[in-house]
Amino acid sequence: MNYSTELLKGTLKTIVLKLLADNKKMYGYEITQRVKELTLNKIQITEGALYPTLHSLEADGFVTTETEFIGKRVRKYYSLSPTGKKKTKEKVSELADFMETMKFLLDIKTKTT
Amino acid sequence: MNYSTELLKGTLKTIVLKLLADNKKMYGYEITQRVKELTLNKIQITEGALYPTLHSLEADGFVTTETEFIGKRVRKYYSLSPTGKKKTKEKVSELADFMETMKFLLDIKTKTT
DNA sequence: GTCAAATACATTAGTTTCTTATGTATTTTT
DNA sequence: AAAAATACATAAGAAACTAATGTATTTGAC
Repeated sequence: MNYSTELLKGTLKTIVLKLLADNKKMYGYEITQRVKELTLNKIQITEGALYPTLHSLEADGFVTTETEFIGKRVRKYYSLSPTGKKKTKEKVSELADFMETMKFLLDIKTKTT
Repeated sequence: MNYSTELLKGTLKTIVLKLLADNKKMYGYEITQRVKELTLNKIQITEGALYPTLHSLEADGFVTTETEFIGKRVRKYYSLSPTGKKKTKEKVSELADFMETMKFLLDIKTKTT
């Protein structure tokens, strides 16, 4: 199964920020794989979506980067800046609130965790 | 407060379908007002978003319309077709599943209802 | 009674945020 | 040795909005 892709729109940035908040530093390819395994293949982040997102987060000052070489291959690690940490909290709580609102609106009973 | 608008993307069609499922028939303006009051002004559906959505649902055969005159003013009612009812179930359960996945991914503890 | 706000439809230009495709190169697995 | 996986990146095009604009009627406040 795979969600109709419109659903993911608007949530990608939040997902990435949250992962970085939990993992200190991650590189792009790692993020795609992590999301894939965490969601049991339900959410597949494409590279065409991820890299521009990471670049935009960097341009906005929410993440900093450090490049590492694994053999001859480059690996670009991303970490949250202080502003990024603040932004993450905002985005995550906004999304949580939005999901509550949607749940109410759609009268969806979610499993209690 | 108001959600950053990207969040709404992809959920509008589902919201509209679900409202129609619960209310048998509604007209456009009514939908915008209902969503506004149900969500305490958090979700504001713009007319520029709603009308094209309704037209597209009609073009896809998910809703049928009947026009009514209130004085001289026209009012266009939308109702779910049988296909539309089926589609609604699909979209609502897809969104519910997506929200579960997101909740897990973001480790968001939602209030138990 | 008149004027603003609300009701009710609609379209269009522009923006954002994706997908799909393509490209390059290295490393690991079969 | 070849295929698959790892790892970056960009670019064209599509989808789904927003914001702006337009038209017209009805209601409510003063």
